[in-house]
Amino acid sequence: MTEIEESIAEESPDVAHDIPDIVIGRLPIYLRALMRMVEEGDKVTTSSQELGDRLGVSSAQIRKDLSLFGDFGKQGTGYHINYLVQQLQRILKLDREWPVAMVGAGFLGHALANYGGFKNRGFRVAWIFDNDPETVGQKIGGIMVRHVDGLERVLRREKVQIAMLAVPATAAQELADRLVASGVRAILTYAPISINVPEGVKVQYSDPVAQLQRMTFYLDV
Amino acid sequence: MTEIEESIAEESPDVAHDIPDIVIGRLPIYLRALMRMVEEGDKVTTSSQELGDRLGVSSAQIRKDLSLFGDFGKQGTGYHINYLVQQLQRILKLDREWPVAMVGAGFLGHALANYGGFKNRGFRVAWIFDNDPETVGQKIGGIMVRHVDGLERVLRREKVQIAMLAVPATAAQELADRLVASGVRAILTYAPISINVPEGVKVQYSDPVAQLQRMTFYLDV
DNA sequence: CACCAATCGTGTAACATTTCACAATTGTAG
DNA sequence: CTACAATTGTGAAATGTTACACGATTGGTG
Ligand SMILES: NC(=O)c1ccc[n+]([C@@H]2O[C@H](COP(=O)([O-])OP(=O)(O)OC[C@H]3O[C@@H](n4cnc5c(N)ncnc54)[C@H](O)[C@@H]3O)[C@@H](O)[C@H]2O)c1
Ligand SMILES: NC(=O)c1ccc[n+]([C@@H]2O[C@H](COP(=O)([O-])OP(=O)(O)OC[C@H]3O[C@@H](n4cnc5c(N)ncnc54)[C@H](O)[C@@H]3O)[C@@H](O)[C@H]2O)c1
Repeated sequence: MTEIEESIAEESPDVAHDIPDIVIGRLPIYLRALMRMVEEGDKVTTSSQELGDRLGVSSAQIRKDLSLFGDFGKQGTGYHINYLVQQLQRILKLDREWPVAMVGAGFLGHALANYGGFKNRGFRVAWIFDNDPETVGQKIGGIMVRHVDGLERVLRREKVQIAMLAVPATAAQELADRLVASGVRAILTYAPISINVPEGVKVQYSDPVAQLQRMTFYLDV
Repeated sequence: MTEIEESIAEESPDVAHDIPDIVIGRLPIYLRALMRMVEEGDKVTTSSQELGDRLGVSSAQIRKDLSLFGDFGKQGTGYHINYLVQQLQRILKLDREWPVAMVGAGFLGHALANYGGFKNRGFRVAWIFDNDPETVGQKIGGIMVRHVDGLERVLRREKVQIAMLAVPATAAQELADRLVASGVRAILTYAPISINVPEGVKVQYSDPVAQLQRMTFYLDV
């Protein structure tokens, strides 16, 4: 009975946090497709079947995933698109705008800082840091590039929780450490190297070469 | 007995293709870490334990993954780094240089075309296509941007199997169709939209926003 | 040359995820 | 008001993945 108590013990106010991470990873994909449906504007509801066909996943998977968070659909009708978008945004905590810090203002940093795709999807690049004297002081996408020396001070003051890392591989671990020490809890890194972070900090990787390498296995000759 | 014959029927000359895709996805990560060890140059061998510690995966997982392809290690000693790099490159068909076509020469296309990280990891951006008259004819990273009208002709002639797609979401599906029709079998796309391709064509997605959205779930407040 | 620490490869058990399949519900058309 | 087609949510079965744990082998040390 002690065991039962323990297993009940830790859960968030909203929904239990024993949701498989693999499910969480699919929700943004569902959300992306649903928002596109909203844009298309040609219908009010959709079904797990229709959504699954678009995304290449089974309708059962979509229903099961969503059912972990609540009963969002209606038998015979399906899901109300706007309502489901809202619910997914709430679940993923996207019903607000997260300020993001960008470290590294090279080629990639420039492209990302100018990228219009963050808006309306829950994020805003709010600070950019670099250590190159030539780059510091410039404006990119309307944001002044600050010297990386001030990183800790700014991030701690502003309580920044999310950062993107676009520095050379050699600098990535050190900067990840500094980000974590400054309170960052989620890092999206583009450096082609695995970084180590303490428990409780999330890391996502974006390495186009690794992604290509994952596909060549299946090619002939 | 017919069933047994059938199950034996399809396998590649080298290694059976019933390797889980999730394993294939980890091999580039192993390879990346091993190549870094080569660069560091401070040792000749490594162990599944050491590699696992670096990457945050269990040593057993690494051993099991590798054992699907052969016996590459030696008890008591571990794995010879250079040899394992070679074997992974062979398995992933990276013991050659794959020419890659890039479609879309905007902000992101520029960053990617100038990116030095493809070299030595098995790829070379060899063609760039765009439909903007201002952009066509320019050189990016030493490569002339061609008009997208010539895409089919060039890709078919050169037997290009891999492409990167960096065009607006609205154009992505149409261009994916054209790539597939031109013989491309592997697509890395940056457009924030799911694309549909026929059986046998691999797609990898890179959507930084989706990656960030996958992490906010775990943040507080 | 005997011992030992290090380490692999792997069968099996444990755990995780997906698929199946169906009762229940809904809205619509006759 | 009834019949029916569409569709959900979900328990159970099937499938897939990871972790455990150990025999076997290696190279080094005394
Ligand atoms: N360019 C691409 O298309 C691309 C694609 C995928 C991954 N990447 C990776 O992303 C990272 C950045 O790529 P890039 O092409 O923008 O490189 P880049 O050299 O153009 O930019 C790197 C930037 O980081 C800055 N920097 C270096 N050390 C720093 C430090 N200690 N503190 C703060 N800033 C520092 C540099 O001043 C520079 O502005 C690299 O790891 C690269 O491998 C790049
Ligand atoms: N910029 C970023 O950091 C970033 C990051 C992630 C994803 N993305 C995505 O990558 C894609 C490209 O982003 P971008 O910032 O480079 O946009 P961009 O507008 O700068 O570039 C798009 C390019 O595609 C070309 N194009 C448009 N239609 C075309 C067609 N039919 N045929 C050939 N070329 C065509 C345009 O001429 C332009 O050069 C977008 O889908 C964007 O959402 C961009």
